[in-house]
Amino acid sequence: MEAKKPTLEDVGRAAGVSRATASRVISGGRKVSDDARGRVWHAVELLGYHPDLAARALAKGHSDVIDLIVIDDAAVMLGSNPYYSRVMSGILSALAGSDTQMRVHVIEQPDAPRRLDDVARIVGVGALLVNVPPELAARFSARCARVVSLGHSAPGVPSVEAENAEGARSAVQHLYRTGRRKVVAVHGKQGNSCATGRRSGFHSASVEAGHEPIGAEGGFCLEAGFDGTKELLAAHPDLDGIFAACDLTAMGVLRALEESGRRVPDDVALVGFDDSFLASVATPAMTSVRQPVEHMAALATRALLASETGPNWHRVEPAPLQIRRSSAAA
Amino acid sequence: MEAKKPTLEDVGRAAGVSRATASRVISGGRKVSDDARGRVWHAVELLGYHPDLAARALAKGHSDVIDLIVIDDAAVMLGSNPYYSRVMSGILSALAGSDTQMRVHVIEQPDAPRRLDDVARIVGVGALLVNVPPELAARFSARCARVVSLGHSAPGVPSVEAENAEGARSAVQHLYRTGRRKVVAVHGKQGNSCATGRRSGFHSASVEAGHEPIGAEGGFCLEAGFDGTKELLAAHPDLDGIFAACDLTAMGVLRALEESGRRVPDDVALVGFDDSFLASVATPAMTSVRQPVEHMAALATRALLASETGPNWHRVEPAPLQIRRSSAAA
DNA sequence: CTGTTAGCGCGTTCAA
DNA sequence: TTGAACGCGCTAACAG
Repeated sequence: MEAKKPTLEDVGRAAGVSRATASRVISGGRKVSDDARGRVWHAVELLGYHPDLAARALAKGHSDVIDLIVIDDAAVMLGSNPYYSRVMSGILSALAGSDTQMRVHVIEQPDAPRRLDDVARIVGVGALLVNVPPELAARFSARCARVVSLGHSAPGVPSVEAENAEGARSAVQHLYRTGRRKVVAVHGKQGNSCATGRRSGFHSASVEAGHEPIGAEGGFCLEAGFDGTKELLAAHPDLDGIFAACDLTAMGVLRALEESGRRVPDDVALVGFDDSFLASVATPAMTSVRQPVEHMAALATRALLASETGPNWHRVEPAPLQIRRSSAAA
Repeated sequence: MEAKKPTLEDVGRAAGVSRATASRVISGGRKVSDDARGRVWHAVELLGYHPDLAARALAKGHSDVIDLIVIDDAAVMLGSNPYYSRVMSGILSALAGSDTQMRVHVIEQPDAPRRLDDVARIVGVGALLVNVPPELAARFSARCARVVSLGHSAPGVPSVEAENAEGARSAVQHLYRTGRRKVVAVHGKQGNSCATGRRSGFHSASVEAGHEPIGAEGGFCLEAGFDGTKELLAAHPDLDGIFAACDLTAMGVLRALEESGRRVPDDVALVGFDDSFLASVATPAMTSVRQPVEHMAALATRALLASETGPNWHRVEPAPLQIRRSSAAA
């Protein structure tokens, strides 16, 4: 009934060559006569042959898989943070065409070092680290060289990041140039390298515009935006522009402003960071610094596939401002 | 330098048993003496042994992986649809503890049948189908029995779905009971089984409340909500309640209402469907029918792991209403 | 209960 | 350029 899956052996037999030759043809090796090559491909077509991934993995020593590794609370964050989805999207687009797959590991904080070690051991073609703190990334990197961190990490750990500081600067400059007179910020998570970059960009742009940098601490979440805004409004009722460290935070800002009776963009202009789909879904549509997450993830993936990463592999991608209604001139 | 990874052989030797016995112990087989079992685990600990997944996969015939299969446009949808993230979240939580991994395949429409066949061939423990139309799901199911569809599918295809009709009904009833007098709908994608269920729920609840069902067609996207609302407002300026087929659509409704100068919930009450994080992030926070996506995905995953699915495996989960500000009494 | 023996399907030497 | 042979690490029959 169930026709057994054809193996390389079968292909070789049908093509009148040995299994080894068939293997060479299929693996793209160049040391084969055009004649044999043709016969093998023909046989493959004829038999409907498909390589057995497990067997190949065993023979080669590692499977054709890119491992995405995220440290977070699986239940909560994966479902409510567009960032991760964008990363996957980028990986998958880089994988399209190749027969490499994507595997996802979400690791929760308790016991993260051990779990990371476990994963490091089984990594396939390479691993992408997301939201992995520098110390853990370094540890991982020591166990598995085929790795790239999304966002700046420990020295020696390959990474790709966005121009966070420059992005934040351009956001603030935009606000002042379009007539705002007092721009404040709700920052990201303390210690996070992206947050730090954006904070310093906000800082320098404020100073350059002749203003004292005013900001509230945050944590890349909705509540941070909401609470921070309430706090800032109380201390600075005359503020007319807000820079949020991420779109989710910006959503919180939006709600706080609405509850306080301030209109966006009429009374207060708002700029977020990420330019995730939240920005385009918000009312009013939100101006946001575009972090090219998909692009960055794809870049890293391609580098891993080509095994061109190394301790000094680093990329920094531009983060252009995406202007929408939330920052329209008053 | 690099100490070779210990193999089962090594473990057996260290424990004074054969490789086979060591394998039995580790694979949880019960046919081993407590004595041997203890010595093997001890050796495992001692050597830091970890099974080679590829080898195991080859020997067993399939790898320890759950395959998530989505048909959509990778670039666009994965990054902008919370639904998929929630599915992954559910799968991962069901996988926590086991040493099974999750693999993700996003297949784009052109050439979907072939791509699905490819994936069907390499499925590990089982596959979860998301957004795969019934015909394709049936085809897949014919090639790989270890499968569950998220959302009702073709007959004979195991599935888990939410009580779409009941959820929609309760949403509409809620609106009428809290004083609304003309509730309309923006529906989901034509032909989609979830959309159909919600549509019929809206329909019956409207009729029961003594109203003619009024709705606009949609497609589970932001634009649908926006355009549909504009259209409905034009034809029915007296509407004071809107049921949207999904949260994303509801976001579009929100924007259209805002642009038309209608206040939510003062002038118009709004209820979405899904209760994704969009609902809690929106301003005002959105009332939504909770689709327990994570739970459903976890359920399916556990069933696959226990291989307790079969052609007649079906689950229907309740979809309770989550009330927030967008439907507060006027 | 345990050890022995075959494969699982493929990559990769090493000669020819 | 090609083929034969070995090994990857593990599971599953089959004897004992």
